[in-house]
Amino acid sequence: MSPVDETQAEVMELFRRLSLVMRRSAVERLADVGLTPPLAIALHHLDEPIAMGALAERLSCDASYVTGLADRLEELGLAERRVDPTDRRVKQLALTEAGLRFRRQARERLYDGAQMLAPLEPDELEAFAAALRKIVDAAESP
Amino acid sequence: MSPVDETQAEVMELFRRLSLVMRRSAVERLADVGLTPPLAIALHHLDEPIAMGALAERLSCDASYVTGLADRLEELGLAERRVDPTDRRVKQLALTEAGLRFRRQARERLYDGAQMLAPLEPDELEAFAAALRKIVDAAESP
DNA sequence: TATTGTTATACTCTATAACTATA
DNA sequence: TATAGTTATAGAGTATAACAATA
Repeated sequence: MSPVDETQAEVMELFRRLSLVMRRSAVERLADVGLTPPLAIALHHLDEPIAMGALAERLSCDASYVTGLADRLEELGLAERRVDPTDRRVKQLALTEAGLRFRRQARERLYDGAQMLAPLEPDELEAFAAALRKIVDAAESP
Repeated sequence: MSPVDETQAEVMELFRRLSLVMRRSAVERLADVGLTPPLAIALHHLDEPIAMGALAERLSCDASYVTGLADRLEELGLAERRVDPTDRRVKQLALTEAGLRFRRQARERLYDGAQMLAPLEPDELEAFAAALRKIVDAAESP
């Protein structure tokens, strides 16, 4: 077990705190429009019709969980399943008209926490984004 | 509703992805020693005996949740409640001997995800930490 | 037989509201 | 009456395993 550098440990704790406040902010703002964060995130990734399995991968969660998300989006009238004619096992999840109209609003609320990034100067924000990209790329590549 | 800057939105999404992989990494590593992330985090904040309410504040969660955490830490023999002699409503939660011994190990596993920060050069890590501090300070100050 | 999605289920995280004991 | 902690409970997030339909 390699020891944890002090700055790294501090970063982890800061990260945890920031996650908490961001999640709370999103939950609160989204509740106004009847969404939970995972639903808003799914909506956000629904640029184009996408197969359930592919969506699971984009969200990096299990396919069985996506079933539930799709159910709720359908109940809300925001998306619909369409059987793929070329492979009838596959279902494409697609935005409805209402979903399309709703998406921008949901996105603003989902990313409400982004205002917390305002204390950073533009160049600091860019450096922060670059660092995150570097970390996430390394973490997600096998 | 102020519009969300593109870089900010990207940061939010990167943040989400990083949270996911970090949590999974911690869950997996902590399972080996029979802890969940919140338990390990509580342990980590148990430097000194601390009143239940104060711990809730440090973890920024509800007091009723801390009751459950303390229950489990006691069951595991890692911490114990001590009635405060100066105010018998208050209970100080304190590490046991076993808890003290266990703490370092739990911390290494909790912060296992810190290895994901390794792609950053030392000065990049420092800048990243500085940006996080700035953001968190602003977000948590009233 | 392998793959896509679904069902059933279970566990963790977390908060709210009502309650008990003490102050 | 106000405060510290607890109980009961409920909802959100998420995964695993078994299953149905299709390939």
